[in-house]
Amino acid sequence: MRSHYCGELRAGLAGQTVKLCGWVNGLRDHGGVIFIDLRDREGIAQLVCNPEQAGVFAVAETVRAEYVLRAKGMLRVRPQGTANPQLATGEVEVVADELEILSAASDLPFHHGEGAGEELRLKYRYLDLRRPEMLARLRLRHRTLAAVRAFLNERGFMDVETPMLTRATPEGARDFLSPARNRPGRFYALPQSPQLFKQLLMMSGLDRYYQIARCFRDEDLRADRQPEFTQLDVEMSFVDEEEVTGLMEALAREVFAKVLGAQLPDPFPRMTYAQAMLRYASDAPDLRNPLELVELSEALREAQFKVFSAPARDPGCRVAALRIPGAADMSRRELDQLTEFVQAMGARGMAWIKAADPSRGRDGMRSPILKFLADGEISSVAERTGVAAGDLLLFGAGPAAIVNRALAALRDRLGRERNLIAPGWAPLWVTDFPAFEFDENEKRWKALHHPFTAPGVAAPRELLARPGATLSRAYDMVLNGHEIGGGSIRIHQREMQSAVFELLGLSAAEAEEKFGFFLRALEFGAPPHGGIAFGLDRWVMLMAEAESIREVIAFPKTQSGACPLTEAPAAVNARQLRELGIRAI
RNA sequence: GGAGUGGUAGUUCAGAUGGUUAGAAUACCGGGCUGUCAAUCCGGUGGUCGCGGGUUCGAGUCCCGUCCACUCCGCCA
Repeated sequence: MRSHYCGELRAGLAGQTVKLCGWVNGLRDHGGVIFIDLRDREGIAQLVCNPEQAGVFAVAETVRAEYVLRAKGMLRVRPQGTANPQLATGEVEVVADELEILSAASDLPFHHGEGAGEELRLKYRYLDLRRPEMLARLRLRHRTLAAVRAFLNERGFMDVETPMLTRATPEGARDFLSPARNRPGRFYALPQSPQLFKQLLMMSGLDRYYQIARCFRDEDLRADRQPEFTQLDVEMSFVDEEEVTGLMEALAREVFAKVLGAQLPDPFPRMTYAQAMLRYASDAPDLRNPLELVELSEALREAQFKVFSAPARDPGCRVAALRIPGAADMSRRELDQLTEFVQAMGARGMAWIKAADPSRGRDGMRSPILKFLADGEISSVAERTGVAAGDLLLFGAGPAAIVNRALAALRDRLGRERNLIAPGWAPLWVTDFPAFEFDENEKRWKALHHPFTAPGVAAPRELLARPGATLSRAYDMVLNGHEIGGGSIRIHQREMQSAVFELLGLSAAEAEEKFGFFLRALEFGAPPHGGIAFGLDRWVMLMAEAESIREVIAFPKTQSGACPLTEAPAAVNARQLRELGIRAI
């Protein structure tokens, strides 16, 4: 049916008879000659339809945008002066001697280049994906996955599939459930990740496993979060942190080099969780952004100003500042907008100081809060922040979680708005996470990573004695401010695993009921092992420089979890429910 | 669950302060045109202003509610 892709035609092929198939990208009807731009996966070719070929011309006159055509004709170099340098095939054209409409197209809901809204694009995703920009994104994704597979295959990793119908887990995100027809009242859960299965594969002696696995979490969506997403899941036996992170950053370097021709640093910088929170108020800092926080709790402990001194003395709180170079000319209106911005994130307010000439101390600055601060405190703040003439200082004071949230958001926003973000790639490892966090609402300990992460202590007794002080053997890979992967060395001893369950508030009976199969597996010879899981959608989104992961997923869901194309989720009929033994309430 | 932004021809958008017949571009339809590639020229069709209620002599515009989309917070072991 076809001899070439449209996009392959070049002057070197001139003189050949070619057969093309594709979609009508556009057409120009001059009355006496009709040009048709025919598009396929590889590009666009120009068909020339002359009235001398009466049959061809008659068909061409009826053709409309996005019709599917088959054409045959002689490929020739275009007449002098009519080449189109903007087209890869612009030096040549096909003089059609056969033209057939394989499929007509109705008027389109939107046209290429019109910049349709996202909801419409999703409803007619097959039209959206015809656009070269979208096709290029899918191709980038394919090449990334191919490069990942090649790297891991070469290094002895085995691709193993794990179940999509499995059991719900008590910890973690909300599960998607699927009723079990054969066991009325029971449910499968779709996997949040293949975590337990890949650990079981290590106990099976697989040694090195990977899988490009679909995962499901029923939580609210974000620009970089979908209810179903794709993980690159990796697990290795007889390894420590250095071996896993070393190999995985080599993987990232190879993929970026192969797919983008980009060079990532060797080795990646490393930062502890404590450092990341102190300097960037985030466990996934964007190191392209030069702004850094300055901790001021120590400097302001004795201040008369209670807004600062009270949190400065409270261990669960912090006082910190962000120095914005050259921003002292920011208007009152802009500062008010920033204040509203942090208030939306729970902050009480946002103190600021504009520095005209810091060398003159109090007299060289402007701020509503200066009158509450002693000269020594002002100079201490100036010294610690390194504030210079023309700079603006923004303060956060209060519960650490809120201050961190607000200052991290300010840092991101101002970095972007003031064009401070350096171009390029800034990967890093964040390590030494706390293993557990006390949840004040539920009054219980929660695993920061997951309950199978090995704590950095040798004995269960040490863990139970000081859970809040225990670090985990976890590591996150961060790229340009996004967590793109996270993993850990796992627990491979039953006693430690039981101790973690106990700490998390699972009784021995509950642990047996929910995880008995896994605890048993730990009793029959479990190798030390560890691994990592990457969010491939995020990875590709960053590589594609796209604004959301929806742009690199063929058929994504909207923020409410709906698919505008299929209109899923949809109602089911009463019979289906009856068979499954369930009823909608 | 919360905060914000948006919803007006098929599409992308404009419609200060409430005022008569809601506009533009593009698409679409008809016609002209033999070298275009955002073809071009002439003419034409096209609107429950997201939905429901309210205020008003009068609502695309103001108020209340609601739905949808997007961004963010919570949530995401």
